[in-house]
Amino acid sequence: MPFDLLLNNVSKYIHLTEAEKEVFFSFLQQKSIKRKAFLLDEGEICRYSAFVTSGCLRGYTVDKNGIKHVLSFAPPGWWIADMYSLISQKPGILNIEALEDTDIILLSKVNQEKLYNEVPKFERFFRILIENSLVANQQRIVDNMSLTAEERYSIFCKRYPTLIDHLPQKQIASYIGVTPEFFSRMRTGLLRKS
Amino acid sequence: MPFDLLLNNVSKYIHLTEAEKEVFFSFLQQKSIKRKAFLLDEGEICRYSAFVTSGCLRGYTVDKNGIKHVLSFAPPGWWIADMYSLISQKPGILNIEALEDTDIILLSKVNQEKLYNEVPKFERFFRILIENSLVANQQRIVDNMSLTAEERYSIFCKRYPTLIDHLPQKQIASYIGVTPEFFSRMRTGLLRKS
DNA sequence: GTAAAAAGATGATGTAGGTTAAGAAAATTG
DNA sequence: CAATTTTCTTAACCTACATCATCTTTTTAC
Repeated sequence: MPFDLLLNNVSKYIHLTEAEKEVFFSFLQQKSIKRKAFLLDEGEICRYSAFVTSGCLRGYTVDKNGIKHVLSFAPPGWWIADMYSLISQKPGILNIEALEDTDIILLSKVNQEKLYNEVPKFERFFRILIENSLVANQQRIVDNMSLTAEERYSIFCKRYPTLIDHLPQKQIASYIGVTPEFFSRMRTGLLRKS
Repeated sequence: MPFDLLLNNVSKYIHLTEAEKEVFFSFLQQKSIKRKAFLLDEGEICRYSAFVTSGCLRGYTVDKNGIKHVLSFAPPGWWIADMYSLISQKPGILNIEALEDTDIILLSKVNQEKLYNEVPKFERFFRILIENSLVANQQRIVDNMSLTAEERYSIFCKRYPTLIDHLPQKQIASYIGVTPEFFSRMRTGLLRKS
């Protein structure tokens, strides 16, 4: 069943009847994205939330010097979207790109609204999802303000163990907020210590 | 009416009947906090969301060197809580302190859950509130990664004009993530330019 | 209204992490 | 599997911002 992983995810927070599951499924669509292809480009209006079932996406912004900053990774079991654009339906700043061939399930903004009306439980589900995301983001702000790059890396390793041996170093460097060069130096420093 | 400002805030996103308003009000309590007093100390479990009606609160964490980092300000019309602790009901890391004598309206976690059940519309209200908060936090992460302190200050001035002439400089410095000394120098630099 | 405390300014010096550049290793592509 | 592209490493030098210390100004509390 292609929606299994997603259904698991949803069932952690709300209980659905068979009928409600059917409604939910009818609002979803599947899609595959090739490595290096984009689900969303900055400047576009984000019309979908995406749930990754295999592969990995990353969301990043480009600053005025052309440097990319990774805001989030989406490995299997994670949602990704440009929340600002999705909510406001204005052009966003996020690029969402496949780091490898990736399968996703899409829920359009329009269908999400319908879902809220037809199965109000989903208000709760997405509220909880966003609450968790907010907590993670607040923690990241605190970490960026109060920890060294080395400490942030160590936290990243603990928090996303599956991503570590999966991602190129420069992606992780970008996520924790340092240059690839510094990240490399930092890592050889860490190895020397242990 | 002491709940006017809050009702305005709620009415932006959902429409309430008189009966629903009554239910809502019955779940709320008012409180005053003296300048320098704490609504929440780190290590405590956060049992309330607070809505500020007058005065100003700040939420901050303390790092291992004893340095305080301001995560958020809550002027009138804003909500504040330790979201991590509120959700998980585990000890949190946030200190919430009154920067001046402040009046707030409290909604307890318990009453919030009751409210969701008795007036499900509030699921939507808080979902939207948290969505907006998430977007602001994501933007802050991006800003911290890609902008200089000066640029972040300039954005802060535009985004929170009422706070600027209201707050001690060191609070703003802490929010944008620099030392008070550097902030002071930066500001005299900016004045010289204009 | 005055003593004490907090906030702000400024100078000298220190450092985490950035920049530039260039070569080596690894991964992709056809 | 060879050519190309991407990633990683290392080194020299640079800069935004931190730290420490001292002084002035403003705010707070009694």
